Formats: sequence, structure tokens, C-alpha cells
Amino acid sequence: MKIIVIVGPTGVGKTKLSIELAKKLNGEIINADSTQVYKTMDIATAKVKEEEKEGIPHHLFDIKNIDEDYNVYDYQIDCRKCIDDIISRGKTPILVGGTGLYIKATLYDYKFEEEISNKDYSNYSNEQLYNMLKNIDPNTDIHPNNRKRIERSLNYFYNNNKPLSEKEKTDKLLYDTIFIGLTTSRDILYNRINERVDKMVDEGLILEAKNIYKTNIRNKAVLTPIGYKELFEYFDNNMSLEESLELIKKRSRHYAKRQYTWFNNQMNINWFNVDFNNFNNTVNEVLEFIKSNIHTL
RNA sequence: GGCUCCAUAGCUCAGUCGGUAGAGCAGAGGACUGAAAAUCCUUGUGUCGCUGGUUCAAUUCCCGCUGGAGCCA
Repeated sequence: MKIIVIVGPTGVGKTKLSIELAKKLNGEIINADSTQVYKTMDIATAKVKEEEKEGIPHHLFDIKNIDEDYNVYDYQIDCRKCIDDIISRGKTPILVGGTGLYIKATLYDYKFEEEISNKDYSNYSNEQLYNMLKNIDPNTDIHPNNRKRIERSLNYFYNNNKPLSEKEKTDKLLYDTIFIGLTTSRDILYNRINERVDKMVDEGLILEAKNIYKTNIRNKAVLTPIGYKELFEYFDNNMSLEESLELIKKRSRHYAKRQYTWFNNQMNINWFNVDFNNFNNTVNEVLEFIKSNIHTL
């Protein structure tokens, strides 16, 4: 059984395509977006709305509260379980989302072990941490400024008693997968992203952010997505509303660019240019590609 | 009408006591195996507004023009 994966930068229309494909391919949709696993983070994450689902089963959305942690390790387990379940019922799993790492860790043979201890490094400078890492892992290629990676690397060492640079890394694909990528020109994409932020505001983004702001939760889940931390600056009077929204747009543009870098260089994607005037053209083009791909096997 | 100031990268500006220029932002490229919408790295050639003059050499000095800001009438 084939797995369909739909990727692409934020705002190209992945959600829409996924539902059209699911209808035609007897499919079920699995979220592959790190921020959409959380409840109540709906507008900012551009989560699919209930009325848009058209009866298609959607998995791995809204499975965590915002005060809970979730990461690749958890996702790999959940998503593989989900894929197996859908296949066992004779349906087609359709992974949709923009989080390249989650998709790759699930479909490729990434190995994670359970980890227990995670130290607090807040008393150390970047330089001190880097030197600590160099001591235990001389071959590390992490940049000295990349504190997050350095901490992770140290934790890996203390949990596994070996340097992260010696971890075995495979590029083996575990599932029979068709990778579909949606794309468009940079100009059009950036315009869509900018307009979408304004649309989010119309749909209640500020209230949604305010509600999360009022919980006083400031963990990874809350501070990771684009759209809340920027508005918090406005709520705290450090920024005007306009500045805050501009920042959201800018960061979304940067994010889209990083997504291209990942998908172009980490995965073998079959790219399709989106026809925004007639989305059906795009759907049909992709469908044809999938069908020809299935037949050749 | 008179006087003063400004005109340099897509934007905001710095600078060259004359030897054709540099920052921030925007933009572009890249890395990525437990925060990934995160984190980190790399990347600045542009008729120095236009025209003429002085000079071996002008974006830099001088004349004029154009556009903008301010002051005096």
C-alpha cells in the first residue's frame, strides 16, 4: 500500500489538496505539522476547519493540550501507529504538513531511544557549552552559536554514553511513499502569506492569542508557532499591533524559505506548480501523477 | 522671489580631508536525527540625482539643472 505525502511551504494550499485527494483515493489524512497537534492553537497554525473536512477522517490533530510537550520522538511513534492502522483498514494514508523533520523521522529509519535526564545548562555561556561538547565529542560539526543543538548534543551524550556525531544515521525509506510538493513563485507565495495573516486577524487571531496569553503558559508549545509570541509583545505594550503583525508576516516568509531549503535538499519531492485560478487543474495533475506511479509498480 | 540643507544598494542611512564605497533592515543561499512554525551559518557592483567644469584622477571640489525639506519674504 502506498503512502501519499503532501509537503510545501506554508500557505500554498496543502490542506485543500489533501482533502481532494482523500476523496478520490479513499484516503485518511494525518497531520504532519508540529504545531497543529495542539488544541486551541487553531487560527495561527492555519488548522483545517471542521466544516472543510468533508467527512474525511483526520488524525493527529488536537491530540495535546498546550501545557504538554511533544516532539519528533513522540510523533514518530504516533504517526507510524496511525499509518499502520489506516493501512490495515485498507485505506490510503495521506500525510500533510510542513514539518520536514517529523515526516522524515517517521518515514525514514530514524532511531530514537527513550531519554530520561536532561540537564539545566542555563548557567553556562555558549562558549563554555561548546568547549564541554568539544571535550566529549571532538568531531561535532555543530556551530558554537547554535546553543540549542549543543545542549541537545550534550544531553544525548549523558543519556547514551556516546557522542551524537557517532550516532548511526540512515537514509533508508521504510514505507512505499509518493512525495508530492506544492509550489508557486516566491512573489505569489509571499503575497498569499501576507494576506493570510490579515485574514487570520479577521477570523479572530488576536482573541485566540489573548486567550493563550492569559493562561500564562510560556512553554515550547506556546512559544514555538509563529503568531502568538509576536502578539504577546503587543499585549505587553512592547510593540504596536501593526508592528506585531508585520513581524508575523516576516517570520512566516522566512519560515517558507526554510521549508524550501529542507524539502529541496532533504527529500526527493515531485513538485507541482499550483494553479490558484483553477485548483482542480492542480488536483487532476497530481492525481494523474499518483495513478501513473502506482501502475508502474 | 531670496537663503540654507538634502539627493549613495529594494528601504533607512553612514562614508570617501579627491584614488569609483559600507552598515542595519528587506531579499537570496545553506545546515538540520528529541523545542523544527524552533535553532544556527553564509551572502551587499550600486549609472554614489542629471549636465558641464577644475584635475593625471570627481561619488567626493566648483557652476548650472531637476526633485525634496526647511527658513525668510
